[in-house]
Amino acid sequence: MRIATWNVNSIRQRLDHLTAWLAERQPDIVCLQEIKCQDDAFPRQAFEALGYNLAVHGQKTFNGVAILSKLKFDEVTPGLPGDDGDDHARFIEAAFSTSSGVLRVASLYLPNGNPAGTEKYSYKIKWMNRLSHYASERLKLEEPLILAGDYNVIPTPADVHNPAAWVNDALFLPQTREKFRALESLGLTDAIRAVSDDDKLYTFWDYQAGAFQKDHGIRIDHVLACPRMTDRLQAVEIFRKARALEKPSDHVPVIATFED
DNA sequence: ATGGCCAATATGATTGGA
Repeated sequence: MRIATWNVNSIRQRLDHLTAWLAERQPDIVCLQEIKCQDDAFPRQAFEALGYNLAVHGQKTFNGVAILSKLKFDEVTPGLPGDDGDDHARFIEAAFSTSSGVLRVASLYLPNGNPAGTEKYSYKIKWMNRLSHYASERLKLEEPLILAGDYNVIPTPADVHNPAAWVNDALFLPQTREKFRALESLGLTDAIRAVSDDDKLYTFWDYQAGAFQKDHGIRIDHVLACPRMTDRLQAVEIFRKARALEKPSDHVPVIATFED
């Protein structure tokens, strides 16, 4: 079972890159973020032609998440619980029947939160608290659970090229990192850190200032796994090459492979 | 040379991203 995440920064701009990558890598489940279109504008046929089922939670202009799956969806639930007034499309959960029982996978796009000290940052922190509450409820079920997406969190100094330049950034503030550790404390494992202690495992490079060429990246796209899925984790790959394509997303895909 | 980009929108300036 291979589960991927990719912030594509517009599904319509990235359609060719995404379909070529899917055809080559054939992940079973793909969590997408920043699709930046409404549900009816999502290019469904391109993915159905590759054998994927779709669950889309879109929004005009900004945000938007989706899940592609070779497995049939048993249930699809858009929206993160905990705030009925939150109209950002940043979360979608799907449930699947597998040989090892019900598997739940969520695609999430956690708020950026910049600039710090504004309502944008308080929204981020509230969103992280809601995510923790959701995760704790799901973990109580003791069923396979994967939370994958763009967390907009740099977990440690090893996950950024120049930590000093990020100390006041919403992605790296102590409170942000503390909330991320709170998720881990619930029993979720940052999959790549279960298989590697390397630095420079970046998943995002800014479009500006030649950041990719200088490898000025950050690691903010994460696959979090429950204990049972962590036991089955075999490998995690970051597809750095995707950032070198023509008209790339500023994020690259990550695939976690789990024993069937 | 210490700044350099990108996507969506009734669109050519603004907003958001990170």
